[in-house]
Amino acid sequence: MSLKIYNSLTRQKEEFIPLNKGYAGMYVCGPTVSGESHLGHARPYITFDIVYRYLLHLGYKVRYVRNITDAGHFEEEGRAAEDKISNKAILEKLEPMELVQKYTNMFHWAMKQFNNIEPSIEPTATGHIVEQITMIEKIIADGYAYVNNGSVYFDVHKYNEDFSKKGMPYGILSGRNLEEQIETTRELDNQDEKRNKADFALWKNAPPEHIMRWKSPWGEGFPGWHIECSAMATKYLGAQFDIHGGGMDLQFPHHECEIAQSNVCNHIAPVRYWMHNNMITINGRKMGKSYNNVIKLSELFTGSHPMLEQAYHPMTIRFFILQSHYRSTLDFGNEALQASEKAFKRLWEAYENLLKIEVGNWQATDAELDEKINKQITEFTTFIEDDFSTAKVLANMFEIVPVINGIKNKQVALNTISSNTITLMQQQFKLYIENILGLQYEEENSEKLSGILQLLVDIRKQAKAQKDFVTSDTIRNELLRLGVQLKDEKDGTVTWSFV
RNA sequence: GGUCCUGUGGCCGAGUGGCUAGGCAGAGCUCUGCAAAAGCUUCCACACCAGUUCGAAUCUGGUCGGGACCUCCA
Repeated sequence: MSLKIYNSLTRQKEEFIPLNKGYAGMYVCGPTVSGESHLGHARPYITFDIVYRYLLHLGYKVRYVRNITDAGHFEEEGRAAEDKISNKAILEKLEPMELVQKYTNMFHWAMKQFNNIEPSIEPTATGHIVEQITMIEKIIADGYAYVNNGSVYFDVHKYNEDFSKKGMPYGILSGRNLEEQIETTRELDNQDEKRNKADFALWKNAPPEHIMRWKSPWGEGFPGWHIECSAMATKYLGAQFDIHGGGMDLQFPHHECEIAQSNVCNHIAPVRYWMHNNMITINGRKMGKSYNNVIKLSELFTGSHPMLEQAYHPMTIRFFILQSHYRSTLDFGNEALQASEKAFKRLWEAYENLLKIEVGNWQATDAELDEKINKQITEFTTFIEDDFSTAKVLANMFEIVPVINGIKNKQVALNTISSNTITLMQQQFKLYIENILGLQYEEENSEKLSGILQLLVDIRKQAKAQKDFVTSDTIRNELLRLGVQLKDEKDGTVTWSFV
């Protein structure tokens, strides 16, 4: 078997063959830390976490680079405006790094909640101004950029002309034709510093009130939107690297510009496999600031948003995202999230029960079922290698869940399937659920709490024995109200889980 | 307007031309003091119209609907 990845550039699934045997380089566009992350942001980071985890599982030495965009326009309610007028005290001024720190911390916190593995390198744009300036100088030297009034712009037309001949026209990734674009945007002629509408900024001259500014050969200013990714990807992954990921909405112009910049500087197409995740929608519409339909992650985790019927655990979100394919849109809804919540709980409990089965050595009495389960488990790999079809992996797991629960409740005889199959199930469920899909479930379990619960369970048991159902039901119902669900097992024991 | 994607049962979603994905919700049954949990069974589907094909949710054309990008955007 081999890993197949859908390459946005070629628009087809391709076998993943790394540039350097045994090594994989992956760059994913990270967050702009000028605000809090929302549900939509969760998708790429969870999606590429799966990619990262799977590459690691395959034994690759992976360098996963995910940037933090901390340069640009920064403002926070109330403070940005103040900043321009009042320069009296340092503390009154908006300190950009303060915001950057705040939202970076929040981002990291959210990533941890989702159980995403930290990238190998998390470079910041402000930490790589020198590299960006060097890259811009190269582009100018090669004649693909021009300086105007302290700003530098990339000459898209010249690039397109020259690189079309090399089979890499501007628009190759997003499937756009530069000529057509000009047709459609002719009316809005360029009244600014750009020679052409399609040109994009590599460096921008900072107006006096702009807080973040750096010295450059062209005067004080700040880097353009696209150059940071090219500079940092080149620095840490090389002129050409394996995988570049990001949201579909970044395909144009961001990734298109990256390709152009890197092509000019490094004389090679920067990325071998472009991966783009689709959007999370809300009522069928992309979640985004401009649509005013954003649900922030902190709101999601606490349920503090008018559109939320309840709080949702980060793992519920992760599970929700994994239940769809990353290249499909995924529609948010309370009903859908509640479904994911229950489904995940069901899967996890079955998984725990599976691990508890003690394996000996026996043959299957139901060879057909045994074979079916073996096939379904083998397919975990088939599916994940087919462009990371996590939804199908989960579907197969759910097909097996009734068998596990059946064994646990003695509704299915243990030797229905062979001991070898059970061992395989235990190994593969653990591998996929925990390592590859990155799901986890931490129970609030202290000795003290278990002791108290066990006491209640015992009292209830006594009450039941005396047919004092008022007492026993009170214990059961009140515990449920507090979020503890008691389960009367077949063999008379009582277990509990937190809901 | 241009480019592209998409339309699956109450909801979310997989779907490689033939073999009912899966989850949640609903119904019935088993178990239970009653429940819950669990198991078993079950209802509900491929926007519409034509075409290709022995056979189409899956391919082609058209109609209608939804969306993304074209400006910062995950």
